[in-house]
Amino acid sequence: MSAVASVVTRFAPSPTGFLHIGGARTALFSYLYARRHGGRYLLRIEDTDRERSTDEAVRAIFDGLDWLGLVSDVEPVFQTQRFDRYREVIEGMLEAGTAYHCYCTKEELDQMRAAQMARKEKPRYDGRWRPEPGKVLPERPEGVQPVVRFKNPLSGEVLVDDMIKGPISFQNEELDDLIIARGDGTPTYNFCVVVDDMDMDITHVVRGDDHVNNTPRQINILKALGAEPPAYAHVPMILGADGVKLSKRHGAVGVIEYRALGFLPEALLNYLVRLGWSHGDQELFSRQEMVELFDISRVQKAPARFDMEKAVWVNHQYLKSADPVHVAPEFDWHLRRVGVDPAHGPALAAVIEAQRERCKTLVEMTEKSKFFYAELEGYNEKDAAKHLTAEGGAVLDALRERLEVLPQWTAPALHEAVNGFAEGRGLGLGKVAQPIRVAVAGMAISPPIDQTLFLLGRERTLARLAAAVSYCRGPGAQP
RNA sequence: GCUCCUAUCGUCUAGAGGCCUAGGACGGAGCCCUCUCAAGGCUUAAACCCGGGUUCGAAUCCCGGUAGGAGCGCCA
Repeated sequence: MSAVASVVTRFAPSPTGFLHIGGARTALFSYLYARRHGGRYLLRIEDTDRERSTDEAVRAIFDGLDWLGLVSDVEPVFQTQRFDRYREVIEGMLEAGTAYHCYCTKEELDQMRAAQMARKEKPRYDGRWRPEPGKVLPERPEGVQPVVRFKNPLSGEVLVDDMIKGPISFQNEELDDLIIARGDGTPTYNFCVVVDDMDMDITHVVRGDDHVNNTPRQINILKALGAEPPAYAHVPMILGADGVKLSKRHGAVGVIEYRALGFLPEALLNYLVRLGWSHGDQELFSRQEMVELFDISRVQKAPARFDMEKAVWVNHQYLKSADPVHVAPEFDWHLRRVGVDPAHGPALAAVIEAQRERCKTLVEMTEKSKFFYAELEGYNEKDAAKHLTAEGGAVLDALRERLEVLPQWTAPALHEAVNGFAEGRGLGLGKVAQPIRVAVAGMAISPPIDQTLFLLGRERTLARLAAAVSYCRGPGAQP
C-alpha cells in the first residue's frame, strides 16, 4: 500500500433531533471531500448524553441521510458502545499525569464562574485541584465523586490551520482544564470526540464552525495522547432568510421536511453545495461533478442565508431535466400522501413529463395532477364562473359529441379534433380549450389540451365533459 | 465581559493589485412568444460596511473603527 495516508472524514451528529439542514450541508461537504480524494466517509452517532438522545432521533437522522444518499461507507459508530474504551484512555491519562481528579462541587464551580463574570473575566476553572510539583492540594471533601480534568498546557499557543478559515491561533492561557469524565465516570463530549477521531483514523474533520473554539482543546488532548491531530475544516452555519440562526419559526429546518415540501434530494443537495461554495458561474452540478469539482478551501468563511426561492428554482431545474422514471417513485409518494392512488390512470412518468415545466415542486405537481387519478372534488370557483357558462356548456356539448366518435384516442388526433372544432366554429382556441380544462381538470391550468385529454383517457374525458355540460345548464350556470 | 471568527447587488456568489464602466444566478421590473399555467427569449434596476495607510494603481494587501456571528457547562 501507499505510504500516503488516505483521507477519512466523518459526520458526527448527536441524536437529539432530526437532521438539520445545516447538518446536512456539513455531511455533504464531508462526503464530497472524502470522495474527491478517494477516501472514506464515516458516520458517528454522538449519543453520550443519554438524557437527550433518543432512538427516534437516531432513526430520523438515518432517514434524512438515506434520502439524501449520504450514507456511511461502513457501519456507523455509536459512542455509547465505546464507554469501555473511553474509560481505558482516561485511566491511562490519570496514570500518565495528563489528567487529574477534581473534587469541586457544581455549586463551587457556579460560584467561581459568577465571581469571574462579576470581575468581567472569561469564566474558567481556576485549577485549584491541578497537581503541580511542590503544590499542596486541598483536603479531599467527604462524599464528593470527583470529576476528571485534562491537564491543559499553561503556556504557548495552539495553531489551527483551518482548511476553510485559514490559520487561527489560540493562547493556552485562555484554555482551562476541561472535564473529560463526570462524577459518575461517564466521559464528556470533547473527550469522546478526540478518542473517536483518533481510533477511527480520521484525517480530516469537517464540522460546523460552532466548534472552532473546541478545536485547540481537542488538539491538546490529542497531543497528550501522542496522536497526530487531523486537519480541520470549519464550515459556517446556515442562517434563515432574516439573517438569524435557523430555527423552527423559519419553517422547514429538518431535511426530511424538504421531501414533504416537494424537493428532489439531488436538488436539495445541489442547492446546499452552492450555499457557501461556488465553481465559477456554474449553478447546477450532478453528483459526479460535485465530487470532481468540490474544493473545500473555496468554501465561504461567512455564514449564508437560506433562500427558499432559489432552492425552489434549483428543484425546478432538476424536475425539468431528470429522468421521469427516476422521479416517478417520489411523485408516487406525494400522491399517496394526499390520498390519491396513482394505480388507475396514466403512467406517472408520462404525467411528470407533461407537467414538469409548470411545476417547481412535487407538491405543486401533485396538486395539478390529482385530476388524472382521482375524481374531481368540484370546480375552481373563479374558473368555473368564467368558463363553465351557458356558452361554454354549448361548446363542450358539441365537442363531446365529436370526441365520442373519434376513432383514435391519441394526442395528434385530439389536437386535430379540438383545433378543427374551434376553427369550424370560428372560435379562438382559447375559447374552446379553457372550458375543456375546467371541465376535465377542475381548473384553468393543465398541460396543453391535447396532451391533457390524451393522458386522462377517453372514458374519463367524455364523462367529465358530460358532467360539465349539465353543470353549465344547472343553477350554477351564468346567463 | 473575555476569546475566536466574519464582512461584494435584497439573497447565493465571481473577483488572487491594473483584465472592474465590478461578472453570473435567484428574486424584482419591462417587452416578446402563447390554448391556460408555465417554460423560453430579450432588456433593465440593484453591491465592493466606514476611515486611514501601502502602492504609479486597492473590491483585492496592512491597521483601526463599526456591525454581525460563535464559544466561554459534570450539553453536544
